[in-house]
Amino acid sequence: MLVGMLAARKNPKRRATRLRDPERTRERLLQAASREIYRSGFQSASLDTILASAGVTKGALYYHFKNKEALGYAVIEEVISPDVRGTWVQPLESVKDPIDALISIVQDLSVRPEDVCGGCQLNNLAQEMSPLDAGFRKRLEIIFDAWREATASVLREGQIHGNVRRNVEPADAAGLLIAMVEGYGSLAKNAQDPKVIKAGIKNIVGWLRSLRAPGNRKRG
Amino acid sequence: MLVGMLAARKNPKRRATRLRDPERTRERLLQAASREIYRSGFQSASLDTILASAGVTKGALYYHFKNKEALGYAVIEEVISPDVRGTWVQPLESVKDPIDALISIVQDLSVRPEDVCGGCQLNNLAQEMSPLDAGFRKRLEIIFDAWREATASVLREGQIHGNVRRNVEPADAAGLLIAMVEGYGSLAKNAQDPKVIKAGIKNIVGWLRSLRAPGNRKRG
DNA sequence: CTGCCAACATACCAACCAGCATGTAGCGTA
DNA sequence: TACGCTACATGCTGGTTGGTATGTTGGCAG
Repeated sequence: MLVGMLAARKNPKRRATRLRDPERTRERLLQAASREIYRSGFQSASLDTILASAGVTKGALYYHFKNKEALGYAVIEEVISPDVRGTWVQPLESVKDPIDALISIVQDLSVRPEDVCGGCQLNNLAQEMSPLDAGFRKRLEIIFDAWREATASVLREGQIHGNVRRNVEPADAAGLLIAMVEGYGSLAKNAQDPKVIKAGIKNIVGWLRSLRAPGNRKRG
Repeated sequence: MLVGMLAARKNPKRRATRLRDPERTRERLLQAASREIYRSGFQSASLDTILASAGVTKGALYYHFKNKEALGYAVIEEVISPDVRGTWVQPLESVKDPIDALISIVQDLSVRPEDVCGGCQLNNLAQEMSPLDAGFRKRLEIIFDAWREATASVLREGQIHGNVRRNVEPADAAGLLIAMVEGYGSLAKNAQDPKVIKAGIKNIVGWLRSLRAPGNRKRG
């Protein structure tokens, strides 16, 4: 301690004077953590890499978060959850035709070429951490449940208004849709070929059309 | 070096005299590596843990494999690939009704309660390593391709024999089936609830039945 | 102008990591 | 019985990890 002081005095190297904006610092940390977790997984994303990517020092990190685990939890709740909500839940609120709405969402998944779909980040983290850490699992399950419930709900409403076939079980169909999206996301990520996700979207859309109530088909 | 020699002579601790069966040692390493990679991912699976699980020392590991990466590659080629082949390729060879055969395979996926399905190990590794390491990606893609091709092939034959609807594209359907299986595997792994995989199997089977050619429906 | 505290910055640490250098036991061979 | 080589066993190391202890500064209250 004394040595450190003396050294600091002897060699007054320029200190990194930073933002002094705690909210912004926290947000930068979350975004950087999200990026690095997406790149290499939670366990393999090193704090030093995250900090470098965020342009933030370790002291700032541990001022805002108790530890790496807490940072991961915050990424789920404050980055991934809003993203899934924005992609899959909010667009379904107060729509006329649920099938059309779902098709529209699915087709929009291809616009982001690199990160095949935001849902994949959810899937990545779930695959990696759910068996290892109950805290991750619970938080991720909440997102999955919201996704499934929003989809099932809109399908139920569609059944009431006669847009959706009565013999589909909304909860089952919602689960199947999510499984398809996640599954194709995996395949596309592995193939690293946008053609895979395009083909997947085509197939998912075809399946979604098959849910439409007879006499309610739009085209063809 | 000299110190080590002297110490060894001074304190002749019992040396671990092991198998002396190189094939078996190698196999134990592969199995242990497969287990640990399944548990915590390739990057986070430490060699020491793998070695402890295998009951093998580090010298033996580095005698049989150049490095950790090579061990991972070997797990793909000598553990995962045969597993997928045994589950999804061989059962499809010379079957009468492809739909029945696929349904049978899918329904058998539920018998293993803990590790939801062997395909998930494939999916896990693909999700984790494909974006990071081309060697992993290529080897995993070979497995995916074989899986998809075997499925597509059996569907094509089914179309010739009139068991499968002519308006399904075998390659597309095969891809969709794989996506469904992997997707439900993900959901089940995250939910950690066998009910999820049961529901998934039910839905996949329902979809498979929809591929059957008209006039060829078995029951109902 | 001064104290004080939030918001960091820096230096450091023990634990762990993959990998390597070196030693050696057992078995086949002559 | 001696030799040699395969198949390991063991000890070590430099680098990295998450985490902490302590120093420092901008800005605001008084």
